[in-house]
Amino acid sequence: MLDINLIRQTPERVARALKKRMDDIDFTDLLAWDAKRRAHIAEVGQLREKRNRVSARIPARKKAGEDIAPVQREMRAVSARIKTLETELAETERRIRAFLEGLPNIPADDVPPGGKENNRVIRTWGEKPAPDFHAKDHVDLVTDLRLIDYERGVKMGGTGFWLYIGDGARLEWALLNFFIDSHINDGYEFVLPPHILNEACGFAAGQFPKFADDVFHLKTGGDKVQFLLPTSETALINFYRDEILLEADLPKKFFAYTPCYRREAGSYRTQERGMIRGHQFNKIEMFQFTRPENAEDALEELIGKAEKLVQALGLHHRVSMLAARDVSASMVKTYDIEIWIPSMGEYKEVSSASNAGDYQARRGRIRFKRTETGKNEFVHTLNASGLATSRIIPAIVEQCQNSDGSVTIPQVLRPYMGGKEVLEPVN
RNA sequence: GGAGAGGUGCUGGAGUGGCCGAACAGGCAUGACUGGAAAUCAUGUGUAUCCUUACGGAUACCGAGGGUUCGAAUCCCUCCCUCUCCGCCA
Repeated sequence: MLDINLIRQTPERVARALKKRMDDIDFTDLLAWDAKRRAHIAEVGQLREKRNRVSARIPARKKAGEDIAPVQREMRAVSARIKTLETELAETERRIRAFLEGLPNIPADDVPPGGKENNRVIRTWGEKPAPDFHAKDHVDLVTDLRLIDYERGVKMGGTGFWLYIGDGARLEWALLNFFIDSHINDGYEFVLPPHILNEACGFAAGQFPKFADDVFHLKTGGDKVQFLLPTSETALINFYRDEILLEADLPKKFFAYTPCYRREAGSYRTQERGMIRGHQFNKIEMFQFTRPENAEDALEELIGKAEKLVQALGLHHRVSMLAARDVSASMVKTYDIEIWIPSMGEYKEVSSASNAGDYQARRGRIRFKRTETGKNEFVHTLNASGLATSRIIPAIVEQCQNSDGSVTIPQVLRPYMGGKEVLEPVN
């Protein structure tokens, strides 16, 4: 959520910045509602002050034998007026809130305008493998190596699900453990949050109300909103919801492991076979609560950490800065790490590192007390996958495959695989 | 699933219509005392909005939303949440 004060003070500047990611934006109505709101607040305040003052004297006057009926009549009218104004005020505030909640975050200055096509590749690491044999795609590889069972996954969960089996499950777990150890080494605190979250969580993260259809909702009878988290970011942002931290507490660095559940409604893409896009995938997510002035450095730290992990696995990848329309609505700036999937001839996202500025903190009312001024300020929040595994395994099997159909396990994972170095085809 | 209890400030905990933004205690901060500390004493200590250049002022907030009343933490209604016991269960 954006700060209405910022819009009131510099509407043109905000509008210009938002143009990078929106078609058109007009603050005329918003500013009119804002003016009306403040006028009503002032009037209600004065009327209440009068009511409080007059009412407080009633007992004494009654005792003195005064006839208080006329005063009561007058105050009844005042109360009625207050009520009318309050009703109008509530309606105005509802409109303002709805408008503000619908606005995306203001993109950072260096974020390119426009859509995907304007994403800017910042750096590339490693080389595309150039095998001198006929390379298989990951669907065949994970099947032949008996790592993933697609058919039985679909039998259990329906289309868009798969299951890990044997060395596949172990490889998945190895990746997760490797990431977990790395984050603990870097001083991040491990969190295993609930996978089912309430409405307030979705709102703070920016999922709700606009993107509520992207998640799986639970049918529990009442009209209570409960949903399966689409990423553990949605849980982690809510760790400090409605809390005021001390400046000395910041930064707070967490990471969580959860599966991510996503409906992916309408985004079925035939070429994204296998594990590139599913309704459930595993992800380790890093999260930071920082002071505003530290957020930019924190973003670099996060993307750097994620890159280090992909590099340790020896996988060819690149880092892109997303253009404004490709950045999700809550974020100021996003870097993606995209990993090379040879069979697709494409780079696919395995990590997304974003700075949300105070957008999520404002929605979740997460503040800190600035020592110097004693004032409360919104924290800044950042998140980065570190990493999502469902696209790592395809990259590993494709990038590390050998001519005999075997796959060489990246060195760093071997300790987590009982020392195993190579995955062999089972038939 | 059954039964009951309760939601008040940083914490505990009073408060059943006006003197309550809230007793009292604890915590914390500052000052005094001290060689230093403890103890003691004094003062202070929530959030938000609006007005004001500022100093400051006003209003609201006692789980949430409505209602009654000149006036609501306090009375009435609806909802939410937490805890305890029993049952079931990994």
